[in-house]
Amino acid sequence: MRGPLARPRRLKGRGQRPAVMTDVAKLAGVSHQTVSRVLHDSPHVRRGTRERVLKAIRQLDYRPNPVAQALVTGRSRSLGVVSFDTTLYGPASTLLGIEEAAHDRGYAVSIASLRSLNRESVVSAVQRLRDQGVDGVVVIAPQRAAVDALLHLPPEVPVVAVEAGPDDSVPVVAVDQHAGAAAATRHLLELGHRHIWHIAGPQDWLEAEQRIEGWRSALRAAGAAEPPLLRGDWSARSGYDVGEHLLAEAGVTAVFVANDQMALGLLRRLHEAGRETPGEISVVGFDDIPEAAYFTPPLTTVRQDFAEVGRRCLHLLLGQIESRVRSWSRVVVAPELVVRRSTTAARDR
Amino acid sequence: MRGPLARPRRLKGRGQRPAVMTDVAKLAGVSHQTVSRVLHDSPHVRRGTRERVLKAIRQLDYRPNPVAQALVTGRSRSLGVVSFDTTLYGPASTLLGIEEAAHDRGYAVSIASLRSLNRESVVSAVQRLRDQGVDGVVVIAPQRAAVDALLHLPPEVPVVAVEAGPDDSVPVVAVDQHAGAAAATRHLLELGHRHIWHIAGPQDWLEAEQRIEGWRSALRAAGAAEPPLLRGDWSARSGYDVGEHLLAEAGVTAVFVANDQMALGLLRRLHEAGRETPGEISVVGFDDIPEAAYFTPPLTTVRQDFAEVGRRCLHLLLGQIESRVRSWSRVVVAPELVVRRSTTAARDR
DNA sequence: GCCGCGACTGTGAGCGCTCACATGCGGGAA
DNA sequence: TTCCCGCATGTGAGCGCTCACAGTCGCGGC
Repeated sequence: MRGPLARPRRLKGRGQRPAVMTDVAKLAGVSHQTVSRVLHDSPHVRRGTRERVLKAIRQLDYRPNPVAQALVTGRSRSLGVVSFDTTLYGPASTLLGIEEAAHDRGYAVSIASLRSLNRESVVSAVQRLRDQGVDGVVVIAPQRAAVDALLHLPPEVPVVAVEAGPDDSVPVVAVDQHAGAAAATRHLLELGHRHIWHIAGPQDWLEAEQRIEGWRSALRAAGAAEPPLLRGDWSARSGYDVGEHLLAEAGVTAVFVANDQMALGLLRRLHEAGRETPGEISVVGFDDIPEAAYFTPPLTTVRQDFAEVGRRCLHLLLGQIESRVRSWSRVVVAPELVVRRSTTAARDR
Repeated sequence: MRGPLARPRRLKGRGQRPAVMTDVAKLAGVSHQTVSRVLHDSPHVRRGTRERVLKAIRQLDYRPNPVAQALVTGRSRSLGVVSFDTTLYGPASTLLGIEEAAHDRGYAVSIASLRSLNRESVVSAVQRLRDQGVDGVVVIAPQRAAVDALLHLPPEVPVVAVEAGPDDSVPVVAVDQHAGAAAATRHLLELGHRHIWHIAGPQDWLEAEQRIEGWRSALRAAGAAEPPLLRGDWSARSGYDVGEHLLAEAGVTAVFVANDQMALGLLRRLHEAGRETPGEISVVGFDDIPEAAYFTPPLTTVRQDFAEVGRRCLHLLLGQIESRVRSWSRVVVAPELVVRRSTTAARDR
């Protein structure tokens, strides 16, 4: 009975409103609760009953209404991702990794892109996602400015930071930049190079700083000298420009560049100057963007497993959501040195 | 009164469950309905009442529960975006454009990335988003394989295709590839070049085909001869490889390349062969990726306004959602030729 | 002085589901 | 036979909101 307040049901498609749980129950001759039990694989349903219900579900093309489920359970099974510039390879890949992992775990992913990088915009993006009803949030914002925004978040929102976060209070998943940079540097040292130069990324990027540290510590461990630090801004252009300095230096045989784009710029500059790569100068990049294998020469670089980062994020986030506590942790994903043709043994000199 | 069935409320944060509408009502001394009216800017609320309610809202930090709203209205104010490879510049930018436009209109955006491109995967991605409760879906999948999947979608789901779709039944928003390609070709013709070569993208991409058509029609309109068509696969590598063919041809002075990456590859090949750009050969790209301005030489290319595409998509989609009808239309966004230094007037020969 | 009407506010049902609990039924132990 | 217990199923409340409708109040017109 629908009572005097019954309002005409919204018509959908060809006047067929989608089936709801009670429709299925009626057709299968059971209660709505039994339908729910079948849907949730409860063991307390007789096989025959289960089959009748499943048949009715198929017959009516019934799909549980996620909104109603969310209302009653208080869980929307959706996650938010706040990201800075999804046009860049790193963030885009991480987003992809998160999305795939979330999909496998039955979670939806909502995005909120940041137009500018400051505390307020990060906080408000997270708030926006919260207001949409997400169960938790992943923040991909590897810059200092964004990091401290995370400290200003209400403590009850489950959150995970990618690549960088405050040193406590917010769980972080990151590729081990330090290890990656050290491996790249060691690779060059092992090839017999004495002076390993480094072209770093911008100062406000934590990844840039960590790669510098990795490079330094490998150098120290080998007792090698530390050439002056060079800075780029991640762009190919800046790699090209910095190459200018390098050409002016005598005896440069090996350069570790903080990302593949800058390495590309450097490669071009060297080529234009008639310096052979790797013959005269070996170059190592970082990221392993898809094009890296097609550079001339194919670039030796450090691969980051973004899919793994996504999976780890999800694991941490779901843990928080389920336990309702935000416990700090730092999960590190190992990078992998991919040796291609831009590096070779130092010539005897 | 909560009755014998009262279950302990989930505790949140510091034991404070978030305020709900009746909490606000109680504090303001009004009914929940009045609170709702204030929230929706109903005119029939006395100023004093409105202010008391607003104060209570602030005091309790009340935020309407979007899930409950969605349940009763049947609208979730969320949209889905199905995309192929968000790691590519085009799709990533379009996604960004859609997200920003959606944000401005108060909609959330959920993503579903395609791992493979075929009819089933597109259909199931759309279904997945629907099952999450989105109000409508945008499909960014500019390949033939994906396009016909759209025809197999239930007719009641509001959907918009980006770049390419069936010729009817599904609304499409696209950059005018034909016009962009024609403009690029005309630019070269106007510089006095006689033979304008074209390096196209892969056959199954509709954008590639449309750019070919634009190139052809500009050639025809000018009464210019049509050199043999060359094919790449969008990668810099393929541009480099195709450059090989071009070098073998005599009298090549102008090339229109179907995207910037391939143009980059071509530029390098030409440089390696000692052919000056633009001195001997002018090159035009397509897309205007951020790096294009930093190529050597800076690349003349065709810019696509992805933010505008996103806005148009949203407009079309919201129209469908509100009117409940899927009426076909094709919205075209004009591209813009960006002249930089990779093109110059033909030398007299 | 009464009616009517507009402005404002309240009441309760119901969206589609899950949760806690009640109930019915059959079989083995007492 | 009686009782109890556990399996299978049903019942009804309630999640937080919006919608339709039902008041209530004050004021102008007859």
